[in-house]
Amino acid sequence: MTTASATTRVRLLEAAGEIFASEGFDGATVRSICARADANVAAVHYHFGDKESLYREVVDYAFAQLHERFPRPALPPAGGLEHQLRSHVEALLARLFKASASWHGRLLAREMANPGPALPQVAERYMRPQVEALEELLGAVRPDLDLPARRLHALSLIAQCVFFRHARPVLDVLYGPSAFGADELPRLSAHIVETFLTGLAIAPARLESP
Amino acid sequence: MTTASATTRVRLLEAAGEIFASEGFDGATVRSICARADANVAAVHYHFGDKESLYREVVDYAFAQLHERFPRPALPPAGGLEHQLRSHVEALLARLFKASASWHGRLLAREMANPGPALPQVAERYMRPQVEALEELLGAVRPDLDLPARRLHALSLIAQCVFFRHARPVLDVLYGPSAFGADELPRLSAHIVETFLTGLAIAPARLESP
Amino acid sequence: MTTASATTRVRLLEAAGEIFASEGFDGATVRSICARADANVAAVHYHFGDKESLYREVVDYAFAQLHERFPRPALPPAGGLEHQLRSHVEALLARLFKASASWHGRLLAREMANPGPALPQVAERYMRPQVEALEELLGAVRPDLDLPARRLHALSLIAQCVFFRHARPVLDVLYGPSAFGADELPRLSAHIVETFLTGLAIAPARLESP
Amino acid sequence: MTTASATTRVRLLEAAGEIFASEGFDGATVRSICARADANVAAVHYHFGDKESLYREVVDYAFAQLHERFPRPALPPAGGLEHQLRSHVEALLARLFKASASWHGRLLAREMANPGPALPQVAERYMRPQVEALEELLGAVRPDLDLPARRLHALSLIAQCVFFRHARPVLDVLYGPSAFGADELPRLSAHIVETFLTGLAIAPARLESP
DNA sequence: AATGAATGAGCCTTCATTCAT
DNA sequence: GATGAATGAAGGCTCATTCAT
Repeated sequence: MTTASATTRVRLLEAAGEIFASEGFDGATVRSICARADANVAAVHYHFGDKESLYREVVDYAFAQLHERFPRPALPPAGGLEHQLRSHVEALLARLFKASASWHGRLLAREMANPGPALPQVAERYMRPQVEALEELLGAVRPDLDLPARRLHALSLIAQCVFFRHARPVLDVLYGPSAFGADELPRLSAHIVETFLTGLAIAPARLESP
Repeated sequence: MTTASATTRVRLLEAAGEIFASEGFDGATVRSICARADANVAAVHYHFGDKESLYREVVDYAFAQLHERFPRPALPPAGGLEHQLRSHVEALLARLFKASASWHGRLLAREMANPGPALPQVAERYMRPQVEALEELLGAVRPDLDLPARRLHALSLIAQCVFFRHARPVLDVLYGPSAFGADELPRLSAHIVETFLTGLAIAPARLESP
Repeated sequence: MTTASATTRVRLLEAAGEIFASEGFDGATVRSICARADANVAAVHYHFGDKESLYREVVDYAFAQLHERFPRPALPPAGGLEHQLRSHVEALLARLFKASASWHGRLLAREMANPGPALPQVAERYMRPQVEALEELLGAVRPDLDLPARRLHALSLIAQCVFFRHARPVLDVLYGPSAFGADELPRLSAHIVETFLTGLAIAPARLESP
Repeated sequence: MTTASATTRVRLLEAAGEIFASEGFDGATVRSICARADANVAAVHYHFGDKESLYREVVDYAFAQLHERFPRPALPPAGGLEHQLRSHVEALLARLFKASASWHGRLLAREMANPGPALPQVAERYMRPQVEALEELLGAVRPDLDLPARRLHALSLIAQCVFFRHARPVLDVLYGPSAFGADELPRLSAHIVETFLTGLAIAPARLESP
């Protein structure tokens, strides 16, 4: 694989990523991808075999890029478990919103919402690490909870983060684009974390929106 | 409108509903819809104008069917606000799971996850009533919360219910199809409600999975 | 044939006339004709059999209406043959332009330019009377010319009148819409008649555009 | 552009030319064109984009072929202006008849009679040069005429040539196919030229058909 | 390693027509 | 006498794919 071919390959992956992310698998056309990559129509067949293989490779590529660009923050060991949990949740939400600024995040979000050929990859490489990291943290905070209970809590937490990100089209229609946009991220983050910790009986109940 | 014509129209709506739900708007073809409805290709144009109009009418039809088959349960006025809230959440989750057994629910879920031509309909007729009902209930339970806070709580609640339903493809991959299936619904329901109420400082914290 | 059916028939003929005249045979659709006539889609089949039969009947109808609305002017016997010829030519040109204000004239013009199923009718009922009337007049003016020569002259005359009417789209592109429009009709008329008469050695040559 | 591809493109142009000429723009189908060109249905889209672009390119192609096959005759400078005018007219008429033996001429004629997407091309590239050449010649023969007068005479002349060619379907119906066919071309030519010159007061009036 | 040309299947839509009432 | 529903054929166009170079 010479440098020249690798370059074309990467250009195709980048172009396909952006188009798949914005148009979906069906909506994207091989021609538009090749045009954006400044490559021949036959280049996709040549480098990837067919459209679906290209898609799978794009998803792989998206992971690599995503982990490189948005590395999971190294939690400071200090600060206590509660603080670590809080940081983790905030980081999760922040990543979810920021990542969608690039096509990498948008593509994975689309794949998760609309199961396609790359679903297993997304589940294993995107979801499972998230859940397991939270499970572990919860285990340290509340050692009395067994694994199924911890898993439920972890998923509930992810559920809220994911929802406020994925349901934005609907929320925009209902409450306008600025109600739950990226600017409101701190407020969302605080709401989710506080309620969660209270629900776990970690943090004391307190009146919100003081 | 004779009985025969009404039948063809309804056959088309039913067929289109199932195919749109499983294939999506782009994936569905007018031909396959007509074939399933045992009607001519031109029938869609005759009855609905074009594919997109058909889609919008199918969404409308899905609402009508859904409300008819899964009417919102009349809450018993007795039992206290906390009990009402609990019932409401359980009903929401139950409806979400049961409705998705038919294409009606799957279609709305797909439209919500992947915004299409009928997004405004779904937002206004499906989401908003849910949120407002919960907002109202929360207002009775916790009158100290202002509207934005109540709205956040309502959305968080919906988020979890929606997530356990919509993310099932991913969860199936990760934990097997029986882990968070319909059989586990009571467990899910209890988890969500209890944590929620605790988080709201309504119910006392208690150890789960005893 | 009751009054009611006759009315529908006539409404169909009028509607079809206008649409055929502006859209052509292929461009016109049975549906649009029936819509304009405020009749059912099947009405064409019911009253005329099929689209082509309707077209032929519309052409017939156009003749009847045209002769009724634009009767050939009764030439004053007085004034001398030259004057009669001059009047005849002016009337021919005027009719050609004025008739095209209604769909009747436009339809016949279209049929003549673009031979269709009704060509024989147009030839026999529209063209032949024109030619023969001119042949007769020329025979009176120039008895020395035999029939083939008179026919050529008659056709040359008609040629010019027809051209300035039918080639208007092209002339509009070349010289603007006002150069050879209806307002310029007197100038056109004078030009054609004078040159023609001079060419026949009837009128003396003279300098134009004095 | 390999030889093979050029061949397919040209085969499409030729096939489209013949079918457009005989069926018109609406009447022609992409499928029939491709079938005649022995090419795939998608070939039209690949080479020309869509049906209308193909049509425009066919018109361009028709001009090129027409100028190549029927070049405007180089007039002998000798012989006097009257002779030049006479030659020019004869050549115009001859070209009009001969060109229409192939589809190239028929296509342009159809576009002129029935304005379509290529009308501006036809007007500018086909009509205007004809008119201007005649205007120039007339200016030399009759310097006393101003431009509007010369233009009218030029158009009258063209009108007759065009008429005897375009109205042939009607003339065939009225007087049989041999009356004004290609064999009668010399007679037509003589008639038009003589009458025209007499009408311009250039040639002396004389008795025709002696 | 890479490409421009060409393909065949399929899509949505439109139309004139016919059927049952 | 007249209609709304339904039909089958076809049309233009798009797409992922493959072939020959």
